[in-house]
Amino acid sequence: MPKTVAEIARETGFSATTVRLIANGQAGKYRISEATAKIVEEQIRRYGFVVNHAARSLKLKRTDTIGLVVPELSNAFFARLMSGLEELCRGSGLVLLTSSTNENPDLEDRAIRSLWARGVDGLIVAPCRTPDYGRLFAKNAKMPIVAVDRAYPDSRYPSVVSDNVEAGLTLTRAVLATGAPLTAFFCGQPELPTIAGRIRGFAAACQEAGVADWKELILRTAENSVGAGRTLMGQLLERGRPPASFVCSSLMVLEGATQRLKERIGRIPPETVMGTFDDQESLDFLPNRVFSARQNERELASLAFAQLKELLSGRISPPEQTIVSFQLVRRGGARCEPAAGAGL
Amino acid sequence: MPKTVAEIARETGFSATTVRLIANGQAGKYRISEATAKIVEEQIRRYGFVVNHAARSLKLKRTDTIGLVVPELSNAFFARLMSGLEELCRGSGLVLLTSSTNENPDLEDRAIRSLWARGVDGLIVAPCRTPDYGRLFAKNAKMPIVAVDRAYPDSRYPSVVSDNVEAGLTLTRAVLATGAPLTAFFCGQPELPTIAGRIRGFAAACQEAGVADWKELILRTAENSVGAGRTLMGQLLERGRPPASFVCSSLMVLEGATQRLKERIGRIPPETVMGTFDDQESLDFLPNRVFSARQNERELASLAFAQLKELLSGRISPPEQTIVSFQLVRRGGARCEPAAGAGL
DNA sequence: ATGAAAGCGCTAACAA
DNA sequence: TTGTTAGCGCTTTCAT
Repeated sequence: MPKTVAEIARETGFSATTVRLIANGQAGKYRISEATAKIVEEQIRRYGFVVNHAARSLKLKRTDTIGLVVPELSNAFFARLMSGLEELCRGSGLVLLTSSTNENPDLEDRAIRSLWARGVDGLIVAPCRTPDYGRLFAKNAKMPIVAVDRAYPDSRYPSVVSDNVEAGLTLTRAVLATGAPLTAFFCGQPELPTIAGRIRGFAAACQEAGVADWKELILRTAENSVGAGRTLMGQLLERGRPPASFVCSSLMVLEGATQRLKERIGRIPPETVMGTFDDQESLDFLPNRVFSARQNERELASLAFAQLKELLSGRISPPEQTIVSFQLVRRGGARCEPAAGAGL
Repeated sequence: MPKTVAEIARETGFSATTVRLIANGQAGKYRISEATAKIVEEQIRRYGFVVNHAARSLKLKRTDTIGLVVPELSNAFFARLMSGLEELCRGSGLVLLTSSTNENPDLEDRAIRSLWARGVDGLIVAPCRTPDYGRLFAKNAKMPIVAVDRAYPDSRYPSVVSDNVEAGLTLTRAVLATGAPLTAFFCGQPELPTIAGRIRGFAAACQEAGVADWKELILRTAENSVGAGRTLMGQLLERGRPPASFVCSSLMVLEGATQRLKERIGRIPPETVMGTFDDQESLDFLPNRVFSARQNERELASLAFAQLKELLSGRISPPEQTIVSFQLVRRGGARCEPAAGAGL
């Protein structure tokens, strides 16, 4: 069964170039005669033909492949991001190689090296620390890289991130507007740029509402996990009564916080108002008033992808930060209102 | 900056063969002299060296790459499965190419063709219909394939799946054991082998408990989605009062079902007992007694990976079905008990 | 213990 | 309009 252009060429009696031109759909462009094209196309249709990507890459020094590096694939946010990127790649004839780093800088380095060694044409990375990957590549290699989700202050790569400050502001405002006294902001991994932004937004909303003690409201813990949420709620409960309202830096933290509430006081008081980053249908399980800030993963994916294609195309674009807005969602409540999203 | 073996060879004065042997760590095996090895290794350490995978693949007709094809990457189950596989690949020097099909057979075919054209050495697929991919490849190509999650009855590929029947049985038993009258089993995509298995388990548990009308309890809908859950709960509520207990074929269906309950009767009655497939921390948001059946994605990943490596190694292994047990988890409740998982 | 050379399948520059 | 050719960087076989 013919597979290579050489074989098809031999069988049709034409040369490899002619066959290749036709196979790649450039017959018109190079004015291959109708008759020739017909013969070759028929042969291809009957026996099939797939370009050998390895050979192609070897020649072109390009793999039509891009790499995605994320901290945690089983995190819904990154899964959706990847899903979006995968679709975009498919539309452009690219394939996506994905690695996860488990928030570990060493693993991140290794993943990036490995992807580089595999010859990916470019990289989209959600870095777990200020990214600086130059040393990972050969000296004069220049790998197009765009950062997503996390814009570290002095990063040298263009980045595409959500508007965490604005989201923190809007979310906190919504919680404050219920009139319930604000009791705490539970933060996991406060050193991440995303979380730092959310904290700034929280602070701004508090100041604007005249919440004097907002600094004391922020409880931090190194990890972002369910356990972290439990710990933080535990700390709060030791200081006094259950919170009238609180905000969480992530869904996992909220899950932990509510678990602890149940353990300590037997239930989640239904009048407690909650705010959280990361939206999920299951927030509707709660009878409480819940506000959640939902990121637009599709938008992040397409902007990051566009940015990378820009770099790939060779046009030099200066490190640039692109910002995508969140959506505020109202969840929970005694009855479900149609998820009323208000763009920011 | 030297990168290719040829360059290093030229710079050290040795031949490409010698350099390659040393670079690949086969110096001892081929008794390269200590001195030579030292010189070459030093050169490599200083200037770095990465094999060119494209060239290597071209020569070896092997890419050290495997493909994963799943219906939906943003589904937590598949995201975790992928995460596990990615880690296993990393440990074996492979890379994983992932595509999603959106439950669309055409996209599935395209994804598989594309992965094949990219030269993946093998494929792990969660098929969206009885898989038969022979026609997608060149006539005499033989692509190692293992199916995961979904074992279609007359599939010709080895498969690794969860024990859906047993899980349906155990989950339904747990719900029945609470004493609450069982009102419905909401099923999305009942034609999937996974769901069919869950239904069989449900039926068995009902029969063993003397539930005579179990056939009428099963409400089906083509889709597996939040909307499907809403529809099904809507149907049930039209027939009568809110359910004392019900089981859902997936988390999304449960989410939809509870949403509809809230809309119709203003709240989720806390005494309702629920059973669901797919476990998630957020089930603890519910004050209800909730049982969930959790799949072991890591186990599925490692068994599928092992099976594929078996095929890759050339040993012929007959189509075989490997079964992984679920874990029954107790969630929700007035207070959170330590997630008491009972293996099946 | 080390080297030379062929060839994997493709592309691009040039030739006819 | 079509054909010829030279590599891309690696592995492998055979020579030395």
